[in-house]
Amino acid sequence: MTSSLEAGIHSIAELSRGASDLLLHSTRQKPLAKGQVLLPEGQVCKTIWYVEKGYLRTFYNKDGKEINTRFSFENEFVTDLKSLRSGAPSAFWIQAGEAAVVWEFAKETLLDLYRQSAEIESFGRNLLEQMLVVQEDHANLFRIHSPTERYAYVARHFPQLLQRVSLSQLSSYLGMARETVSRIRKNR
Amino acid sequence: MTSSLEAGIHSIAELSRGASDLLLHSTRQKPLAKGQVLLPEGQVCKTIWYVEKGYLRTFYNKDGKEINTRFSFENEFVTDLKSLRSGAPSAFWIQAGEAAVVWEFAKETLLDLYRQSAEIESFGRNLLEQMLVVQEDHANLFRIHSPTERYAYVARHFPQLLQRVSLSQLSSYLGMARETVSRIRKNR
DNA sequence: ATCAACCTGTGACATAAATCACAAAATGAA
DNA sequence: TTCATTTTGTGATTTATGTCACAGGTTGAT
Repeated sequence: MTSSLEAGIHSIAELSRGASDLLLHSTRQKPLAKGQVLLPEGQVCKTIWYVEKGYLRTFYNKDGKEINTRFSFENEFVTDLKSLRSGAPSAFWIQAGEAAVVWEFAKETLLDLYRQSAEIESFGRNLLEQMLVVQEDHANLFRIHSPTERYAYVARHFPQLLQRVSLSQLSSYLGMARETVSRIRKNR
Repeated sequence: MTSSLEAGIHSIAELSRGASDLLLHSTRQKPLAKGQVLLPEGQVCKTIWYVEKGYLRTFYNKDGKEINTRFSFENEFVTDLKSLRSGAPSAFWIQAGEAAVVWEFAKETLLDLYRQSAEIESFGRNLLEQMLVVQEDHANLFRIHSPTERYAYVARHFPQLLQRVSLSQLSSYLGMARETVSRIRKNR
């Protein structure tokens, strides 16, 4: 029972045995083939996923091109918070970038648990705060740095991203042309 | 008692009279002179502010230049969430951009209230979610749009920003040179 | 093993925005 | 009102990055 998920939950908030069990029993594991879609654009997001293995790719379509906004690797939680919260159709796709295993948390189930357990509501709050910080960092990545600096930043702070994600996919994530990434990579 | 603050709180979450009063009594009003600093870089952020009048400017120092990351106008909540949450020194300054009136919520007081009232914890969660969405939108502004497009986006969605914030301050917010903003402005 | 489909590297060229320099306009203090 | 200070506008020039075009490489299916 010392699962990756349990560790992931405890990295967000300290929970009592009881609260922890409530959460663990509200979720189920789901294996994913590479390319399998968890959330298509236009669908209302009703789930939070925890990545146990592989990675998920979040992207949207701009003029027919896929723009990646996030890669979620092992032990990360991911959702489309805006859609989840507002009930509006999602502007994003979420898809497995590799063969993957995720745990699914249904929004409605979580809301029920919040009502049952203050501890779990506190967990929910911590999870959101953490997502906020991740997002803030990523916003600043674009605000602060030029394309070349962004590559260096990611190489320094998220090296596995460069190893597991293809150059083309990376380029839209970094907000620059494929060719520019290729040239930056050459000069190192 | 139908204060701006009360309306601001209710725009985040529906609260019972009791919970609402608890929150309202945990805060105090603070008038600010133009330029007055609420949070200096390096200090741990322990407060969430609600802007009743005027606006607050959030910025950091990059190589001696001030880079604005946010302008918070009437009826908005603002803090440095990363510092608030982690207790790490803030990388940002928060300062009054005009003569202003704010309401201060001390972190410790809020945490006490969370323990006392599930409703207020729920309010806290909603507030964070809303901050997350605002941040996500702003991240996308940089990811999706070129400098020229960013100006157009802000003109369309946050017109008061162009009216109340000086061109120089705006330029760092939009991530472009002062001269570029001036030229864009000419061509409209 | 072969072949098609996709991914990556690289040159030539175009272009938006940055930088530099300075003039004009606006603001604010005495 | 006047003068100093700050902000904004604008031309000339430079530079980073994008776009286009195409040649190798890689990968995966049959």
